[in-house]
Amino acid sequence: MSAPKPHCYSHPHPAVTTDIAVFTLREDALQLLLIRRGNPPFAGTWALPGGFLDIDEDLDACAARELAEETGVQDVYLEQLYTFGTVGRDPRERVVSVAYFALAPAERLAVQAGDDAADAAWFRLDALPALAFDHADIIATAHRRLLAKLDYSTIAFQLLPETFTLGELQQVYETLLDAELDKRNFRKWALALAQIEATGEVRRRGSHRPARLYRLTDRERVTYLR
Amino acid sequence: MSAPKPHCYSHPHPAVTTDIAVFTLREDALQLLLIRRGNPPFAGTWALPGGFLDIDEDLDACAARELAEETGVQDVYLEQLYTFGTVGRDPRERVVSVAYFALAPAERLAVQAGDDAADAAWFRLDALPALAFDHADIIATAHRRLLAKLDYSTIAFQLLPETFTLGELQQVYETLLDAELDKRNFRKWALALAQIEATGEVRRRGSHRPARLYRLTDRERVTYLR
DNA sequence: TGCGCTGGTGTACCCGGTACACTATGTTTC
DNA sequence: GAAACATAGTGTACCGGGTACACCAGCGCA
Repeated sequence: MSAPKPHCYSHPHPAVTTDIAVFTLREDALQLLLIRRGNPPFAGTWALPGGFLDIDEDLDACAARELAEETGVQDVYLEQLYTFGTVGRDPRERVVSVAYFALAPAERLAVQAGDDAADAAWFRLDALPALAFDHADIIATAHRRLLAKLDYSTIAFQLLPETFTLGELQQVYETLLDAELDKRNFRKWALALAQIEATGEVRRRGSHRPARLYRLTDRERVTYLR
Repeated sequence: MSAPKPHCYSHPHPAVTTDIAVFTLREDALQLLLIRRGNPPFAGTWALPGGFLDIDEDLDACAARELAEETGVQDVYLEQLYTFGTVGRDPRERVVSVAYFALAPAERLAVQAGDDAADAAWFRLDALPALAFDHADIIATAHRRLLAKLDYSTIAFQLLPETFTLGELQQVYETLLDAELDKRNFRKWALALAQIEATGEVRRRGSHRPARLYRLTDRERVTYLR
């Protein structure tokens, strides 16, 4: 590796990073993907995956790349969340972080630590470890956004695999809202959305009546309700 | 002024700016504050007010400062919008811009060009001039956000002075939504919000019955409905 | 065959949103 | 001072979406 040559500017530039809050549902709980930092600052502390923006890379691409490099996670629903830039949020230098949040069904997520990450693991949102930087703030903001979007978008479908049963869909909402929902009302609502259609297949699992499978009509799109 | 000394980093850093989309209501129309750029690139072209983040300055402070420096506008409702960072959006160097949007009653806005701005002026949103950089995208995003927030927040009150009549409030909504609203239904809705209270004063203006004045109960706060 | 488990279905009520028209009270004019 | 004018201010009926609520269906297994 050649010696790094310095990059100079007439006025000081902050560093720009992206950080990604990836949510999934595992073990009937909302969980978040964290990495254990391998390098200072906060070496050994859990943190959101993320890292420095390449100079010729778009923000969205940076988020996707850092997520893949550090955790092995790819092809998830990724959406810009908010930009955190408080002076002093990184002890090394001025860092402005463009935060993203991501959703994916647990099935699609083959997590493996890579790169700067000493480890990568899932944590229940209600049992997070101590976090590096201002990542607790970022996570709180991401969680708030996720809950708000439940109301007026089909974002929750991103937590399910391609085909799913109405029971599974209801479980997603119940877990996210931390509330029990009436089965009949939920099914009426879900079918009235006109966002899902029966595949014609059924899933038999366990000693009971098989469940019809559904898929999104508008594949892989988050649409806005009302 | 001493010769600028260079600031050097081991890897290239993008520049970070803020850009601010300030909306107000003037002449019964939604208007946007633009400056005419005094320097290249895009010298002479209209653009959003904004500029480079100081290295020891928070993002919100940067937005407020740049707005005041370039247009004289202060003490407005300011909210982070979205971060635009596409490669090539600025021909000089890589620039990541944290966009804000702002709202204020026309009365409070004494606009005067300053600094890098050759001129500052209001434009109707439906008659914008050609714009520098990707500022047309930023404005479209800001406008979308503003309309979306009408539904579920009291953000529109930021376009009114401290006291106002229900007729004025209705005009705000009618202008923003570009639709006529039923007076009785609107008043029922507005009063049921429990966000405003009568001051006890009236305003007499024109040859007709005077209108009761109202103010926000929760002074200067944007609250979320539902 | 009967028990356990999840899948699947309909009806009544309530409340918020909407459609809709007239009276009240001030100023101006003749 | 009477009439014209302009905006302020008010109530009721209907509709639709959201909510509460209980039973039968079909599969596996003991």
